[in-house]
Amino acid sequence: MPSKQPKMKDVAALAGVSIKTVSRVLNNEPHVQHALRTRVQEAVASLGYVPSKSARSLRGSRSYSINMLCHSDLSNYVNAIQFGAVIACQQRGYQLTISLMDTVEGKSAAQIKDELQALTAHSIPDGVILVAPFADDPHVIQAFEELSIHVARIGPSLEPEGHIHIGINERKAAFEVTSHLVELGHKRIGFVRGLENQSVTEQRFQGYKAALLENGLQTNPDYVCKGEFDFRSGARAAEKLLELDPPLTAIFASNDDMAAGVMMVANRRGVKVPENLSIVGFDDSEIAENMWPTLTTVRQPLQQFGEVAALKLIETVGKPTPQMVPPTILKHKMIIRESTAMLHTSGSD
Amino acid sequence: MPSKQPKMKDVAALAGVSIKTVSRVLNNEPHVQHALRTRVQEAVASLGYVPSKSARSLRGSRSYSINMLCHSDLSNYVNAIQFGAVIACQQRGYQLTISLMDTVEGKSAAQIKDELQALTAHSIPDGVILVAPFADDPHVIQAFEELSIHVARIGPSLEPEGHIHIGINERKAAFEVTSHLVELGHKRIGFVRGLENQSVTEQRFQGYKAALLENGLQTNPDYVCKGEFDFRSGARAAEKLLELDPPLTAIFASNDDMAAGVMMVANRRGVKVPENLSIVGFDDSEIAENMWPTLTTVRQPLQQFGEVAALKLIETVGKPTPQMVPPTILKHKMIIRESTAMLHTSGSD
DNA sequence: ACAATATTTGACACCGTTGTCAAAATCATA
DNA sequence: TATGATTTTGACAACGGTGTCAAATATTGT
Repeated sequence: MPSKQPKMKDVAALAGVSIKTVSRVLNNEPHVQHALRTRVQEAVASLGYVPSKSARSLRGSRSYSINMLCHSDLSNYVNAIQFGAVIACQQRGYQLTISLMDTVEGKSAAQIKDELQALTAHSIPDGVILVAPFADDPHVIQAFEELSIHVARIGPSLEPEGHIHIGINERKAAFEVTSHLVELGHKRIGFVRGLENQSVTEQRFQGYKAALLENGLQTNPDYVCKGEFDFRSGARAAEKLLELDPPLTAIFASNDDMAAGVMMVANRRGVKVPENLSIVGFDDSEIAENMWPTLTTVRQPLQQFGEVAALKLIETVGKPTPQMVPPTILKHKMIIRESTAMLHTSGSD
Repeated sequence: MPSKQPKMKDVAALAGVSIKTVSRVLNNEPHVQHALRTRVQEAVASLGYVPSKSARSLRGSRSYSINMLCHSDLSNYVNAIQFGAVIACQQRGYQLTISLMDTVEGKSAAQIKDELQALTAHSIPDGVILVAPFADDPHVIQAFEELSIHVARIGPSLEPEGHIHIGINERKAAFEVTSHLVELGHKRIGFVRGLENQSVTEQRFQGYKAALLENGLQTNPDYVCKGEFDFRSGARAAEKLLELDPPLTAIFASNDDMAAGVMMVANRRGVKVPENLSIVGFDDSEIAENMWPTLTTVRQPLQQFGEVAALKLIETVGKPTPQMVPPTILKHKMIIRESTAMLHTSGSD
């Protein structure tokens, strides 16, 4: 016979106080004597009482839920962020909900707003986590602003903006990993770009260019290929890049999935990695260790992105429209594995 | 100036009916004249009214949310199911929430129940979707039963059970893919098992054994390796299996990730796939196409699993404790790609 | 045409919390 | 000690819907 879910009433009765006092204790409100507070907390614990989210959000101004807006492309990038977000939410008594939206391409600002409103109307979240490809979409951000729903954007930016945003210094990370290749003696270094609607694409490219420039190397447009952040486009890019003559000695693919594509093509063509070709990726997703040779890459603290995003949103609940706020820049880390090696100084290169 | 969220009151006023009538229309209750029903629906549409989840679930008996219980191991298996679940939920005006629980190993039934109760107490979902590794855990299932929360289990079973469950005929699928290898002339076929706490592991193994038996082949214990459903364990298994003499000509890894590990080791050892070794996986996850050669495998309708699970749960809301119900068996499909080929009849094998 | 019945509709209480506000208790000051 | 200021506490309404039940209306049978 399972005992019924206790209500606030029951806690109040047990502690010998009014319902409202229990509410005060639960919400960490001031104006409660220390002794009473303790008594209430004991009662709560002994009954295993948990307040009802529905009642709270109906009456109060918060919903105790954070929403993560996802695109239909599943990826372990998003997956890892979501994981961090759930953890943070769970710790704070929040719920993480998932919503899906098709790509925004070709939709008007009004249309986007309507869609997002419909998605959130029945249960307005206390905040929304935006990841690629929405994190860079001004319409989406603006829509939530108009709906006065707080937003945490996961994506690159070093400037203060009107909402929470979290990322790493993409440009610097790309700079470092490119420099690593240069230090290994590489001079003809290819680059595979990502999706053009995501600002990381340009940022990583800037880092690549800057590192070359710094070392007195030219950026050769022939060395740069488009890509779409997936395995296939990485493979396609490699097909082109490995045709070049004189041959490239290294390729920087701007994420791991594409790097895996490059690696596959290299293997298939008999180009030895890392002896004849060094490859680096970006993200340090699971796949980086699950290929052979294992992939040198840049680790992004994806899970932490999700955690911080959720936490900051929860902290901001009830606060007025967010002012200009500096981005939270987390630490990245270059992970050197087997796919990069010192260039064979074969001849006069 | 954004117009306020309309309330039921507003709809009622516009349609010239009572609040209760609006409620009736919204919940598809009987006893509303057709004319009125239409008028209300028009009013709802014109105001863009969406009922509040909090209010509904506070007063009513459903929460309009489905929870998916996940383990901390991210995988695209779970990811794909989640995707399907979100779609189904979104269509029906439901929310999908995500919860995380550590592994249940070594926890008592009571402890598990407490944890799950704490997880769901503040917002009791109308149903929970259980995937590996919880889908096969009797304690978890029992806990939800005691909490009278409906459960949809995604995992293999051909027998009626006391809750919704969805899967493919794992044994048959494994049988088919093994038979495919046999038809290609293979006789020495290795097998890599999965995690032992998931019942698919045994089911797939049974299918493998049955196919061998059917074709008059012996199951050789030396050909069978343990595995953990991840790349690394697949690689480890391959290291052992490829040592055998006479050498195996085919390996069936019981999921794609492990197959990828096998493939990597084969590549590294210079064993040509499929010329000298055929490899098959299971799942048809993204990685199956992202390796070289591409992987022959069995496609599971993962997204559909999620969709069906969510839908069935939503349909069952309010119904009494679920009776014995037959499993929903969805269609699998063998996907033949490049990693399998006719055995070279080199000599007298 | 009228009673008996079935159908449609609405008034109102209620779900479990939080916000408002006034009462009670405590403290500081004269 | 009386008075005012301050802190602590609780009574009560309210959030936005749904469930109950009785009233109003339509339908049927005689």
